[in-house]
Amino acid sequence: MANFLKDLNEPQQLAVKTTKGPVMVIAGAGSGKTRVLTYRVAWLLNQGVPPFNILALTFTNKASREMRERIASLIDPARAKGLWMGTFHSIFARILRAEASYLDYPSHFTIYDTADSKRVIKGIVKEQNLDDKTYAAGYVLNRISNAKNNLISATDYNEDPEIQSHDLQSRKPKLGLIYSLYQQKLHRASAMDFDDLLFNTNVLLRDFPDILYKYQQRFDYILVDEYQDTNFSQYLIVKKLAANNENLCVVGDDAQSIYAFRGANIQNILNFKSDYPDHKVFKLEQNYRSTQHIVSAANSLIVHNKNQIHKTVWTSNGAGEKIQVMKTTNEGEEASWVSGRIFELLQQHQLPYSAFAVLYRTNAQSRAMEEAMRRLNIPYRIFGSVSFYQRREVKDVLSYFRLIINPRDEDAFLRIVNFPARGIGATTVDKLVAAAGDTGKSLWEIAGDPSGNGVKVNSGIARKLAEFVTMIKSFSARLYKLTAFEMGELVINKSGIRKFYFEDESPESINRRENIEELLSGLQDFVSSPEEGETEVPLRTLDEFMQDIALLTDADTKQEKDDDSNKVSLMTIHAAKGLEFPYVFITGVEENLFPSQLSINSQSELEEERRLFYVALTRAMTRATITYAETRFRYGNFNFCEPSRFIDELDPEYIDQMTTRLPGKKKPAKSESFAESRKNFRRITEASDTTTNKAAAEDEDNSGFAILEPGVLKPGMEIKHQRFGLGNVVTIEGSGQNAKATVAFAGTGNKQLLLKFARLKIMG
DNA sequence: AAAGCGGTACTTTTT
DNA sequence: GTACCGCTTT
Repeated sequence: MANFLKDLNEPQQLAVKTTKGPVMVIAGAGSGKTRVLTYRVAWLLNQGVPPFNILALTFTNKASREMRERIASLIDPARAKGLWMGTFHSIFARILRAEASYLDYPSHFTIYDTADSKRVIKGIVKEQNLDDKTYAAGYVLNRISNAKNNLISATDYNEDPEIQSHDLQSRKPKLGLIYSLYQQKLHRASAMDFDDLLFNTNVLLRDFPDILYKYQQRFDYILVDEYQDTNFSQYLIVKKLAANNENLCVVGDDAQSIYAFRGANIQNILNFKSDYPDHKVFKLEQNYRSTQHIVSAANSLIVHNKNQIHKTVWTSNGAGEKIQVMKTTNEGEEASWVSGRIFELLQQHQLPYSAFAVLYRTNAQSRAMEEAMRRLNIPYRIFGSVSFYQRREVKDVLSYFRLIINPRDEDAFLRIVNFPARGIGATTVDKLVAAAGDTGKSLWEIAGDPSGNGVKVNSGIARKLAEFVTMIKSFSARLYKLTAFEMGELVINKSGIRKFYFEDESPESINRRENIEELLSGLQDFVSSPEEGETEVPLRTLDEFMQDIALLTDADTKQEKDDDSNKVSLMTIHAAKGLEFPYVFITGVEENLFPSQLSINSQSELEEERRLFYVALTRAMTRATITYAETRFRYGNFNFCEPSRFIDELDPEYIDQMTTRLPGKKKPAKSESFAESRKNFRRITEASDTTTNKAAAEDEDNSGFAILEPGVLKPGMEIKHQRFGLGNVVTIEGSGQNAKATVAFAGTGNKQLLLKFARLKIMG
């Protein structure tokens, strides 16, 4: 066993062997973080710690699967059986199912994903006759999610004067009410959303000391991956579970915290030292991934952040090539240049397509890249498309499954009660919903006995409702007698879904059909693959299948399928976290795009953007290339762009600036700093406008239009808009980034313009 | 119930 | 620009 420690450098070894007491491992990019985690678990097992006493928490299914596989390759897999290893959500969902009765939930509660939650919120907003723009589902869910991640219950929310005055000020006083109703609905539906899994775990550990004690005893050793991404709710769970002996090992890199916008609290890692005074810190500073130039450039960038743990990432790899910076005229050229460059490098160095990644800040940027790739016949894989389980037809089928398992699941009920159409229209459903609200019963109960619950329907509708209820009951009766696959077949055939999707031959229908087939084949796989360690396959039910997939995302399923495929990867930087590629292109590195427009007013958000850029750079092993465009077509407008401040922040020593040679102009001397070239920027772009910018050539009078600084525009001003012409500003609403102006245009009447987008010229 | 329209919103998104 | 939602139309 001492043997495998030879694969580790000194700090790594210490991080593995120091098993007692709190340990924080600060793992710089590419420093072998996963290696430490896996070796530490293997080490513990080799020391004789029973696997069921070890809890290892990750953020993604992928990370936990990888860890599992790598542990299996280090030691006898049978000995790893029983490890509590998985994502925060899956581990605590498992515990919640076991202890559900304490929280007045059945153990087969349904887990609502974001889309389900939004539907519930929409329903509430509608029922309460609230404005669905003021209370946009996404925004409301965000607020609720934030509250839950900070362990603020609906009651707390409504009683907190600060929150209340905030909501009042933002003219959304009903948020608290929606939160309360939302929780009521979820509970009535025996459902929890993602945040509830953590929130309710906290409730469980807070209100039931016996249970807390039980799990404290069970988990002698706790490991947390990506600690910088934990939110308060997760932080507290870990703290409580570890309180007994504090054999806690957290691993992370504050410089790679890029999920604050989702509630991750970077303070958790920054405060570890004060939270656990007896802690030890090990810093993994040797980077095994990248060249010196890449490491140094990344370091020179990240020092601009104030809020961080000091570390010196270094590498013994070769100097390598400098970071290339390329300016292009617009996003189309940027894309062609990148794909052309990939083509070149590929042939020069005999590389596979999979050696390349193109990263961008926003998904919308992928389009231009895709087109360019297609033109050159470069195979690519694009990450971040609509998740398989999110597709409508799949959700429809899954809703049947959900209702069969948990008839109280209202969202599932509403989704399928009239799908495929069976004559139970909106009017009837509204009546059922109203009755459910009045009686506090579930839709399912009401539907089973409409007249008994004060719902008046004619005999035809009553019959149809009865048929629906009978059908679902007949499915439920077989839930534990048939395999998941057999149930799936049964449901699809008997519900009319097969008929509905398999009737016509339109490409869309064919696509849907394929997705349903795909789901069925997933069920087939599920029932025929044994759990680890099992030799015989027991009856795998639909119930088990649903528990399995509730917390699965697309990244998990699709990855496996074309893992070996040789393609260029196109993805957002967020999606690239944890990955590495020999050649990385970071595109659209422009002010207002990267850093994002929405972040530039806030120091902390700007630092997060900088960390994001740090993550992007450190994905590269051999060479990183940065590109930016002078103009970019966004939201139907041409925007002039400036190179990102992040380019300026990189130490010029590690940079090789490539520029387009404008007609009649020499390539600027290499010594010209970016700050200088930025000063000259306007002049240069204006010069190039006439020759290279098509839109500028076509559009005679587009000079002087600009996105105005917040606060400049005042009611009464006369302005000109490129499309709408002359108009008078009526009112300004909101402030800063959200400022909205109502403008009375001569031709088109009143328009609401978001000032962060609208390009205006002030006339008088 | 599907198709067709018009209005609107628009970062990132491990679960 | 375009995707998406919700409403109206057929």
